[in-house]
Amino acid sequence: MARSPKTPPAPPPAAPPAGPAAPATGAPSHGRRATLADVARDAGVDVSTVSRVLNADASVRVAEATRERILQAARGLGYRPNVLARALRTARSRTLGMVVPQLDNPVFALAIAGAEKAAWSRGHSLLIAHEHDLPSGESVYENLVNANRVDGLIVASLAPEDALLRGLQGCGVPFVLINRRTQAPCSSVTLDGREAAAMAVRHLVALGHRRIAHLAGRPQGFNGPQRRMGFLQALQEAGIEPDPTLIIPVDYTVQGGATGMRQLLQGRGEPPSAVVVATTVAAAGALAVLHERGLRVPQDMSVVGIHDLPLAEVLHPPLTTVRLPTQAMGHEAALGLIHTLETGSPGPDLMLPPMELVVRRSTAAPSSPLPPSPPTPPPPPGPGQGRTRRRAPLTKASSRSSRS
Amino acid sequence: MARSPKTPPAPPPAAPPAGPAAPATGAPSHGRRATLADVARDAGVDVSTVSRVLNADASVRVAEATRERILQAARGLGYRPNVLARALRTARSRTLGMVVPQLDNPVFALAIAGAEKAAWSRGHSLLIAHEHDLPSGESVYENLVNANRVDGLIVASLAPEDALLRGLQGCGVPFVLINRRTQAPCSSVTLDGREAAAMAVRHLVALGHRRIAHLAGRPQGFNGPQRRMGFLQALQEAGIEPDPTLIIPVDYTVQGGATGMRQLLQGRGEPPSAVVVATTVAAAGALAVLHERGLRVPQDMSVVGIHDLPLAEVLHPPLTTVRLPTQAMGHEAALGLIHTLETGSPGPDLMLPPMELVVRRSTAAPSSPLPPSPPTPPPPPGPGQGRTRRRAPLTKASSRSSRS
DNA sequence: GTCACATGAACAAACGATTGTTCATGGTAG
DNA sequence: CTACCATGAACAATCGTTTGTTCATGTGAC
Repeated sequence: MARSPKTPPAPPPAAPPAGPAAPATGAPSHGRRATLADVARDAGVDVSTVSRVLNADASVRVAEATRERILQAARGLGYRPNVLARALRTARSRTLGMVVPQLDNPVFALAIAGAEKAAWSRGHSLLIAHEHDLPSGESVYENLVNANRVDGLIVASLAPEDALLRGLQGCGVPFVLINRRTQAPCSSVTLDGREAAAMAVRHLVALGHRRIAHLAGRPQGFNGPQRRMGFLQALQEAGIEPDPTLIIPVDYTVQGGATGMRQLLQGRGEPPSAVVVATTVAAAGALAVLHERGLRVPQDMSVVGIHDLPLAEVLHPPLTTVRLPTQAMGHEAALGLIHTLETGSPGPDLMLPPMELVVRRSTAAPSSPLPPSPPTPPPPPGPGQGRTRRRAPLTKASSRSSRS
Repeated sequence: MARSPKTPPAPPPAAPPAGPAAPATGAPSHGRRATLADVARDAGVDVSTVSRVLNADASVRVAEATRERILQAARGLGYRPNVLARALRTARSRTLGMVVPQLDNPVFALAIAGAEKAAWSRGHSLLIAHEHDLPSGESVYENLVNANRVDGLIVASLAPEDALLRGLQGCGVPFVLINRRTQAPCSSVTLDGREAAAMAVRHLVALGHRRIAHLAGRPQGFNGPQRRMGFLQALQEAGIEPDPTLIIPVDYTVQGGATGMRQLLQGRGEPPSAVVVATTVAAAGALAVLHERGLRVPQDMSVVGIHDLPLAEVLHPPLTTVRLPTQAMGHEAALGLIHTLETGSPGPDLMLPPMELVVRRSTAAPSSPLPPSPPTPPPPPGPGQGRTRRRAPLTKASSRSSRS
């Protein structure tokens, strides 16, 4: 089958658009980028045909020879579609917006890393913004969406639920909340803090602890109450009566953890032999106070943190933690959102279980009243205590690079 | 002055495009977003006029009444320009691409935060990607640029210089390197690690230390040698003969710091009384080894880290550090890049000085051989030792939130 | 020898903006 | 009274795609 009779593929006019001829490397690094029209000219066909061939449009019939010519021309010119033009035409940018309250928080950094990976793997990009008010008075969400930049949103926000949902729904694009669930039904991907706290307690109970305290999160948030529930539930499973004076709400900060621990230590009554701290960062503050007071960890008090951040292993002593799939949270949110965009199906509603209990050096059997670990009312065999693994200090695998 | 005689602003045809009439709130959250054409129709003028008015195009004359009508119509419709269309037409996306080797590294997280802020403040967005190879075999840079997504790049990369520069130059857009300088002249924004290391040494010398070690960065990188130079220079200023066996190259990781410290401790000869560690993360590893060996900090060894990360204050003891303007690095890179894009002027070439020495609890006068701090050869008064400030442990201001 | 039809590819209209150019108008100068 | 000009706004092309429609061609059936 010969070439199209219409426009025999004349030698490209003079020289490729601008500058010296494209280097033989294939990608013409110079001058204008090649467009569909360039490919069409080189292949001697219409742009529409090129478009259909390159997009493997099934609904079109094209002669094998023509297809070949087009593919070759595209390769030769190093053609890359202009996503802007495509997005304009199709009204889909293949870009996800991700909004977080703080960029330098390791939890969100990990979630971003996960989402970024998922997005790229599905041919999408991720536009990142941190939650702040714009001079115009509109929210970051609205700005992202109104400017036609993003097809959907992944949102981590600390804003009050009603305002947040109203704002997001007003945007008119699908969205997935992460790290938080709402009263109203709404797509979300969260971490199972209930189970995480329960795993921490079960670990301590297995070591023989009976007086276990909890530095809990904000009562008005999502994760705080969740973890508190798990704490109480595991205590109950073990037949231990919870002591309300041992549950102290703290901020998720170093300072918060420190304040909480001070409060705990000055409480009257028998001091706890172990404590479950709602976050690793707060646990760092708690540890600092314990050192200040000359108390030894784990001999005088065992400490477990929730969220296994790199921080955990450089604390003194290295902190036993429950590892949560933070990166997977971002990953799942992005995959789910893309799925929604492609199929119109409702967004994901996931609560990811803890990955494992990472035993380091901050937990041990209580030293004083109880014998090492003989059958106090043995914890019900039921849910078990999840996967557990003991870590050598400073192993290669667990260290985290931080070039600078 | 009456309205244009041509098309008297007839009542909008039937109803605004789709759905129930736009709610009185101003922003029609329903149906199609308003376009220039919608505004033009409502105002009874041509789209080109609307465009010029809304963009405050100086080269055009428009009657005051018309301008008013247009602005009102735009407000009434909640018009927001479609950035995709604008980018396509103007060939400028007002978007910066930022590429980092790791998203979950606090140094890069801070740089991103700074760049994000700067970009938004100048009406640009930031598209973030981490450095990884695409299935197509092209680099992330090329992908970002070729798809016409970004006008310029901010790049933090560990790749070899020649390949990196070749790749970037091939992209054909302006770029700024951060956290690294190159042999070849090239726009960059870096941190002055030389001065930072020198400040650390001066602090130790002022405390009376004479045998000072250095856990240095990779000899083949940029920051490692830089900091090593500063270390040697400050030693020389103080009239101290450097001991090569006290300079040990380490990885910028917890593990690296630990290994380096072990090596340092098993060295023959008089042990150092203080050490300057090239990064805070490596310092964390070094501290852990000191604990392991039963050495006390700062009594047996003073430790200073470079880069003041949140991590520094939760270490045991809280780590004295030199604070570097990491966030400013991202900020300056973005501002500089935007300036380049707008004016065509060459990109920034900045080396940002350290902000301050943050004295915490990991440094003190040497306990054994020397008297507390009386005039050993006093450090030359010259450059001084920079701003210095002593931190109370766990102050509110210095704690870092980590909600989760 | 037509007619219908499948095939392969061109035509053309969007998408929503920007921007160079043209055109009608009314006032003023000659 | 005509010519000219400044003014104010419309016209129209364009950016690079996608996608619905139309068109030319050659083949097979009748």
